Amino acid sequence: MDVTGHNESAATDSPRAAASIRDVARVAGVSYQTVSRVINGHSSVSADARERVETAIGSLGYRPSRAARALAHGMENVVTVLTSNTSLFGYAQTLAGIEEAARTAGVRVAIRVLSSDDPDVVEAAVEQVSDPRSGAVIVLGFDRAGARALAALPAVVRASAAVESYVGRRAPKADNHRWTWFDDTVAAERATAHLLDLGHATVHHMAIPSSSTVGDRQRGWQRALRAVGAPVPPVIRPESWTTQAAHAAALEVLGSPEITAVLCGNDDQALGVLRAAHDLGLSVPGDLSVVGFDDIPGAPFFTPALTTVRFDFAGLGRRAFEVLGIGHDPKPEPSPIPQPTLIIRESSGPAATRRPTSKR
Amino acid sequence: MDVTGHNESAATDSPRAAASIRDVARVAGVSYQTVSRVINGHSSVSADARERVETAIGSLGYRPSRAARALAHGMENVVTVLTSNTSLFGYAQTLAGIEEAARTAGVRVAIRVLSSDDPDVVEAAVEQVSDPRSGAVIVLGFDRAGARALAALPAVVRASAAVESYVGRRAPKADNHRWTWFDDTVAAERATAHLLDLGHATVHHMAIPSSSTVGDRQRGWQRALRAVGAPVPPVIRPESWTTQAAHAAALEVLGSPEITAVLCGNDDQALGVLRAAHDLGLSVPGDLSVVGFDDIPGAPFFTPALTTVRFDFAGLGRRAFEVLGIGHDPKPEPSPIPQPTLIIRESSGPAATRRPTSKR
DNA sequence: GCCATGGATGTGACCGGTCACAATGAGTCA
DNA sequence: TGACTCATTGTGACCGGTCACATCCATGGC
Repeated sequence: MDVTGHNESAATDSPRAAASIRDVARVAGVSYQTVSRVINGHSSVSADARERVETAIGSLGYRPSRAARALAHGMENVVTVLTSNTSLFGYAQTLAGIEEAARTAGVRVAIRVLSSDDPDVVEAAVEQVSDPRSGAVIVLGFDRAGARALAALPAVVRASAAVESYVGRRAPKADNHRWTWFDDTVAAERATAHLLDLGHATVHHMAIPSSSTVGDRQRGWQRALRAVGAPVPPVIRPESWTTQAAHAAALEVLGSPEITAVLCGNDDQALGVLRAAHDLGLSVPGDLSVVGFDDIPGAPFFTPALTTVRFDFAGLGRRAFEVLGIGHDPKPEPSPIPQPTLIIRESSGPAATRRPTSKR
Repeated sequence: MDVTGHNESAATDSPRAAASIRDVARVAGVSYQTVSRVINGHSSVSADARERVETAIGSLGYRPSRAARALAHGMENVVTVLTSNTSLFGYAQTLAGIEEAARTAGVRVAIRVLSSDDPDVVEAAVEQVSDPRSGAVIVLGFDRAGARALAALPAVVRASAAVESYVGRRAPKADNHRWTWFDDTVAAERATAHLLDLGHATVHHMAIPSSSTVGDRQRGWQRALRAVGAPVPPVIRPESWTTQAAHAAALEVLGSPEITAVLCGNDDQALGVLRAAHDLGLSVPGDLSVVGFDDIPGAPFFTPALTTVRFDFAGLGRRAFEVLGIGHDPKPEPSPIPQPTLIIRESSGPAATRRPTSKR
């Protein structure tokens, strides 16, 4: 690609093309098979031969060809992450965790975005990605598109050699996948209990749209309410998972003074709720307590700083990779699933009877 | 491929392994070369032969092997994105744009994270990635690590056939790369002018740490100030690009009442500044105007909603891919570089003399 | 009727690794 | 000393495509 006339490189001949295993063998005075053995750390190679091969590799700048290896081996040394989103904090962090683990293990990371949750689109993507020759697959199943991808996966992969991993909010039904997930139930339960402890008569819940009608977060929230005999109010359902939708939904419902605490599906929603409270002249946490999920980087700097549940998404991603058992020295026992932590900041406080007059 | 007992496919033998080009040829009654021609849309194939081949492909579920193609062709059909971060909005969106364009063009996207801006780390990553056989490379040069990667790239790539693209804040010096960047100078100039128009005597600037001591944003800011003869105050430099560092830096400097407007390096910093103003009892925009860069999704919902400059990162990413000229029908003329837009919201307003007493 | 032209098709070699198997030579044991 | 084991090394075929080149046949101009 470079047209400028540069170096003529080594004086030997024209090593224009990259050095191959046979070039190394010739220089080292051994057979190509011996070179292959050295590269792969095979045991039965004499110290003498090994050293000469390593020297030759260094002097030629030899690097094994992924393509050739993949062709011979029948599978690429790649893990493809199937996700519907790259920007949202949780997704991006999980991807970062996967990449880190994969990089350490010498495995390349590819990414394939699901452009919509249309079943046809999802199925096409899965079909494309689950060619056994194209390596392992990790599905980020945080949302509907991901859940559909997971559902489409088994049929395709059933008899193939492809290895796949599933990251999500809950354990999938099929047990032929290796999965990693957060204990959302406990997390939601704890966050709800925190609000109840502050004296709120009950806690409202704003849900993120999900494939399962009753998500794990919802379940934990209900469990906490029932544990203390608190009423279970209807779930607030914004039209989408955007901050804007949460803001709009909150503007509609926050009028009723009986809402004193809201457990939001994630921090982005919580931001919309905070803003809606501000728009309605409600003070947080004076009139309303708000709790989120995820602990996005901005959360500590919202006004008020957001109480939220922190998830170790990067740790989740690392584990999702580890369970695949591929790459350099795969761990027999992957790291444990990281547990969520409740981070209490300013947006949650003691319950106070709301003055209907405070609404302007 | 599939164990569930549907079709037994061809009665011939056991098509356990994936079908190859020669299998297709046998079924279609042509040579493997003809199959190759059909796959690649070569012209000189009779309609009859083409049809039989396509039928055979369908019935065998044939799919070409990336690995074999890469091996024969000498280069993989992959673009690797080299970046220091996956979570920050701008990075993630750019990645999304690249992925979208690449997906459309039938090119796989790989990602390689620079774990630090340590020159050794960066160089090792570049060295690894710029193997001409492993496809094209796109460097996200938004920060120091990216800039270093770019600097390391030419030396490695010089004699290789690798195609690379550079995405950044400014055009790199070397012109042997294909680059795409935002006009940060104009963007900063416009944002600064907006504040000056509101009557502010001058505008302070909080910079994001960058490789160039004088970034383009800084240049545009200065130009706008000089255009109206406003003084150029010293740049506020947080220790890092985090919201937390911006918050800390702002707490230190916002005490002086002569600061009435701050142009922040990005929205994350702006959030920290907003929060610092709140902590100091300053009203925004009453006492202080704050403007950011990027227009992250939360910006409209901050209190106050943030005035900021919107960048079309996804568009930038798409263009970065297009300039590589790879994949299906590469565009001869890539889309234009998207222009930034100033989005005026609540955090910027008319200048007012700050009452020193308002500081608590 | 002859040869140039060109579309359609096939054959062999090759890309750079890996696997299966054979061959060599030294050391061990009966 | 012969048979056997075992470490070390080498050879050939193969993975699934692509490229370069040869071949075949139909057409058309002279």
